Amino acid sequence: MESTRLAHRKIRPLPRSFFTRPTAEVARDLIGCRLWHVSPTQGLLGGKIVETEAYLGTSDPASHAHRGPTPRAAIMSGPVGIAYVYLSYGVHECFNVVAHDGSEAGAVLIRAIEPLEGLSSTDLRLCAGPGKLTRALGIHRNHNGSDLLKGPLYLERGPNPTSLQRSPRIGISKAQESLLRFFEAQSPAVSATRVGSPMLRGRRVPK
DNA sequence: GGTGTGATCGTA
DNA sequence: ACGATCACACCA
Repeated sequence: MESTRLAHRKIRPLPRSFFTRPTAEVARDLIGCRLWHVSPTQGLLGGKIVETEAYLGTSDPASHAHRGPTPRAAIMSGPVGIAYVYLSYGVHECFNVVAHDGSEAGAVLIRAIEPLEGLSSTDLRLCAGPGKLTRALGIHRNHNGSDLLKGPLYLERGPNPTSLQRSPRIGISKAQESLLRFFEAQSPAVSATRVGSPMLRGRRVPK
């Protein structure tokens, strides 16, 4: 089968040095790269990255690393090229890669991919959103801490994006001045219009 | 098109 | 008590 042949292709992971740079640069350069999961049960699953966000260190109020190296966020100030997977809203797993220049903490959230291998190319919407792509690829918080140079999750360089754009990040209530979201404007997988629920803007209604 | 809300749980 | 979310209801 097609996917079987591709599963034996040699994946060449991005080198450690790719992630040893300012987090926003890494977020920008990850657009167009491939995210692979060599799944023990599903085989090779992967897609082209079309949307990312950079989260920085203590200077970034929206970052988990904002309050220093808490048990959860400590991974963001550790070695780069490591997966940081956390549970959001008690429901969704979100996949990040640790990336910083060594002087501070940082990670890049992958927000959308276009299906390439092992995924239905007709169901673009299943990969459009940080909680949805992890479900599609079988990424779980068990993968937290795994090395993206050793697998089973990998990042690999792809063709350069055709139309790279940047914008404020989505779904956060602070630090809206920064343009730390990167996306390929042509891609139908990018979440274009929906920019967060009122719940996230502090308008929660008491019961 | 836009706006409002519930589900659900680890973290601080 | 919150969310780096999503789906669906409702109103226009």
